[in-house]
Amino acid sequence: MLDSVAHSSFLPNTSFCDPLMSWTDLFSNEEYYPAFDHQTDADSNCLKTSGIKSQDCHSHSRTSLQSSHLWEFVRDLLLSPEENCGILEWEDRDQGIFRVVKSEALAKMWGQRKKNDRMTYEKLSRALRYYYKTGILERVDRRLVYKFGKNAHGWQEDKL
DNA sequence: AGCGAATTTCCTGGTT
DNA sequence: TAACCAGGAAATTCGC
Repeated sequence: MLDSVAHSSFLPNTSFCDPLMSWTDLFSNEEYYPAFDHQTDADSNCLKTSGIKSQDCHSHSRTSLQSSHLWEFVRDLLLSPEENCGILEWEDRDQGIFRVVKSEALAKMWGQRKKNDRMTYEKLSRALRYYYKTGILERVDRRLVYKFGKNAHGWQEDKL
């Protein structure tokens, strides 16, 4: 269960989900999520220079939030300030500690990824808590704060 | 068709 | 009080 990152290795253009399609491309594809109310926080206005400076706008190839697993989705969002919209924020980049700034928006985004409009942060966080026992995440006793564990990979700055 | 992993859903109870 | 956190239990989804 650690090999799920068979990323953009070799995937013919015949797949329904183009692995190289960026999240924004996927999103602008509207027909994907018709019932999307545009009233909550960070929805589609991801153009608002998103608080983040131009610092680490490293356009790494991990632009596609196609990860099948929740933790990878979170990781990739954390690594993509362009798509992040300030939903997630690093607390300690080196230690892999991060905070969910906009819980509702995160749940909505995850719901979009899974095509589930009933997703909520309550349910998403339950899934995150299951990661504690597998070492994907480690517990941090601060509200909305999590930390990548020994079995999480691909989040470290010097390994990008 | 059957299984297992990864959630998803629901819930009770405690905390901030 | 609202928003979180802890986990147990059970249902669901999906790939193999």
